[in-house]
Amino acid sequence: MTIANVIVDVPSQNTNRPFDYEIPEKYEGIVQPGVRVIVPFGPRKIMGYVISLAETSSFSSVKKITDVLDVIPTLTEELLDLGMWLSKKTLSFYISCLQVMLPQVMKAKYRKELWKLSEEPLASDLDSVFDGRAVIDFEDFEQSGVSYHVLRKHMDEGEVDVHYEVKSRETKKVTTMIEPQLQPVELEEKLVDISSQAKKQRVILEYLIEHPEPISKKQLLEKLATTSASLKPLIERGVLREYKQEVFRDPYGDREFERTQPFPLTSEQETAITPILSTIEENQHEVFLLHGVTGSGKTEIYLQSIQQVIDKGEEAIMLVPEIALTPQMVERFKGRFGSKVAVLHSALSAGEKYDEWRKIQRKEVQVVVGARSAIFAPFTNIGLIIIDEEHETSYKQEDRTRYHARDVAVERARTHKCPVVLGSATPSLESYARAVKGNYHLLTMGKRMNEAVMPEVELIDMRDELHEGNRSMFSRTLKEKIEARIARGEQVVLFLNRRGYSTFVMCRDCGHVSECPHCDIALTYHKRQNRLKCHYCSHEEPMPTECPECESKTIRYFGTGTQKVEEALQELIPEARTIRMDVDTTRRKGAHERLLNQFGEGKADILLGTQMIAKGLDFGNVTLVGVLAADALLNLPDFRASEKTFQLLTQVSGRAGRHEKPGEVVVQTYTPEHYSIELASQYDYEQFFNEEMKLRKAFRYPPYFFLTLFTVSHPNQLKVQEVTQKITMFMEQKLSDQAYVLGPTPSALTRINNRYRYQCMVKYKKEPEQRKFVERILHYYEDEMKQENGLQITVDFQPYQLM
DNA sequence: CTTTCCGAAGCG
DNA sequence: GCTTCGGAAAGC
Repeated sequence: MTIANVIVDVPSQNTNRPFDYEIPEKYEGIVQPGVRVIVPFGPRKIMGYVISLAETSSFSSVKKITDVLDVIPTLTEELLDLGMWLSKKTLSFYISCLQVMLPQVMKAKYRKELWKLSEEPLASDLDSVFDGRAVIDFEDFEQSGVSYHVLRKHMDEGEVDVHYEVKSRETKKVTTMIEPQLQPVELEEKLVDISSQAKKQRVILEYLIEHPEPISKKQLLEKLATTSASLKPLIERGVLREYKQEVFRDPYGDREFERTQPFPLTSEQETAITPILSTIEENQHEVFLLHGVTGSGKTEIYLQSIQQVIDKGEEAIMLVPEIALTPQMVERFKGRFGSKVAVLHSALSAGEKYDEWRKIQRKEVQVVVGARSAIFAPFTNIGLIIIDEEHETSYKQEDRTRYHARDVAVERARTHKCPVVLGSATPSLESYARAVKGNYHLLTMGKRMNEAVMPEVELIDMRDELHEGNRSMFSRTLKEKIEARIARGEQVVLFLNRRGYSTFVMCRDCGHVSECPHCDIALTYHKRQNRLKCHYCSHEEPMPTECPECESKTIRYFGTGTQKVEEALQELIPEARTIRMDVDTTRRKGAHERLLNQFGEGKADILLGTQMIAKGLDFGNVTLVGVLAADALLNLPDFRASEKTFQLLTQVSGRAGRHEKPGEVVVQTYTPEHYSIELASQYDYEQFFNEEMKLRKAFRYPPYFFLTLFTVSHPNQLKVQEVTQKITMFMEQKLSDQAYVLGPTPSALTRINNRYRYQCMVKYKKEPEQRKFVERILHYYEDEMKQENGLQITVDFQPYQLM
């Protein structure tokens, strides 16, 4: 008897271990590690992952596997191990770690139904709930008000039964195909039989004699301008055959990509790529940090390294931040590697994501380009992992399984004995510090390609503007420069850092600010619907016409949103044509691409946007970049604020003067003397690194210290304080005196959805037993956390989001 | 004595 | 996570 050890789809402490099941004879050989199965679990049926096989079980009785979902294992042995590693690293349940590696649609859906077994009407109110149907949703019963007691009686009588269904959400797209059943010569003979009235049938046959290969029904009918009515008799007479075939949704299927050839490398690129290529060749594990200024040609290095991996018959993973996964980027990869590339990002539909994933699984592609979760691509022979813009915070997952894609990349590369390339113009302090220490191999590219120089940056002190009576959000310099570009037919990119700024509503008379009744945060004004919304819960309300406090009519919205900037711009420079890019204008599928194309075609003078325009744009005609409020980020309660500001300013400046025409950057700020703004304007990463490291050391932050962040939440503020206090004291007592335990402190967002939030932060250098203590805390509060609306404690090792 | 409620145990 | 079990409290 063979036994399968199964991890069941139940994320809880008690089930965070394998359960044994017997493999029925008919599934022998098919059930192997990584295969998804359906198993009985108590009275239910649920999905599970086979993680290993065994000869025997130590349990006296085991149940049989009900069903097998895969022929090819969904998870490779490597990914099963990686899941275990992840589970230990993040203190998450093993099942959650396995699920996080797969496309959403592969998660099971469960349904509970009530089946009526007898033909006779039931002698109770339950009969009317069935209303003639044989199967109803269990929910229908629960809402009907019929008591469980009655249900029980019917079940004991054998008249009804509760049924559990496990449904897969995977949908395979199928298309109807048409194919001749006969040889072309025989088809010619059939032509004679066709009545002279059936002209369309004749056309179809003639076409298929010319093209005897299978064709999709839809295409055939479109091509010959006919309907299935004329196809039907041919199929009925056995001349043609109709069948269903699975098709892969290809999000880029209808697009042609111009194939590109490798560019000759500059000597600087040559120096950088050589060690990467040799580690690929020698199957060595090493982490490279590729520090290259914007426009130095990092992408070409990626492309040529990947080419080497493909030539060797191995596979490559390339991660890009979600926001940088622009059509331009995809185009470069598709252009070089054609159909060898799968693309995974959030703009794809669930079905498209699943199909791209299956292309990887079926070994139809050798390269995957994708956002964070693409690091789990089910390749078996990885030769290279690249993380572009490695400093981006979107590589850190901030909920449930809190992993950092960089750590996963290094772990996978270690098992596959291959290099990792971390690329950035502004590396994270963590990575650069490791490179300086020699843990990572530093590669530097300081020059832009084509002899282009970085654009000149001019800092404008907005305080001076204010003193001189300019109260608008545009400095005089910026206004003049924009006008000059428009006159010359050149283009402008305006960047507004919306984070830290939002449009809130305030009464001018009494200063009352509209706040969310469930969260301690000001409501944001949405002009389109003329409503106020909370960004942390679903609360919304109409825009008040008078102040709820003092009934004054002078209640107005304040702050700077892209919409407001657009209006102000309209007023200031009426002749400017503006395209606005923000969450509102890019929500619809493909809107992002369409707006960029319009701008690229010169249909507007100004591209105004948030974060999303900071990356990847490459338009030759852009000669001016304006940053409206450079310090917006600096005021956030986040020790990385300076780092983020420096990175963003550098990033944005890189958008100007990428080709022949020289570029210029205007940065408006209230704190031009701040080192991150000043050094960004001089493109001096090294100096910034040194300055920032001093502060990190003084305040005991990464990369000098590691962080662990506990966030406790509960509807009762006293309870939260008390629990956080206890956790703080416990950690203080258990950890060495080299660790600093801070707390309890109210979180920056003290109340979300009527739950108070407090935190405790641990700064440490080396605490090998820390995880054990954290586990003990979580175990201690296990019961209180199970209750609905009960205590919630999250632990984030190496947090990025401190709010 | 019966019904309902609730927390805890167990799921192979 | 969901179900069932069993004891305790509430209802008749």
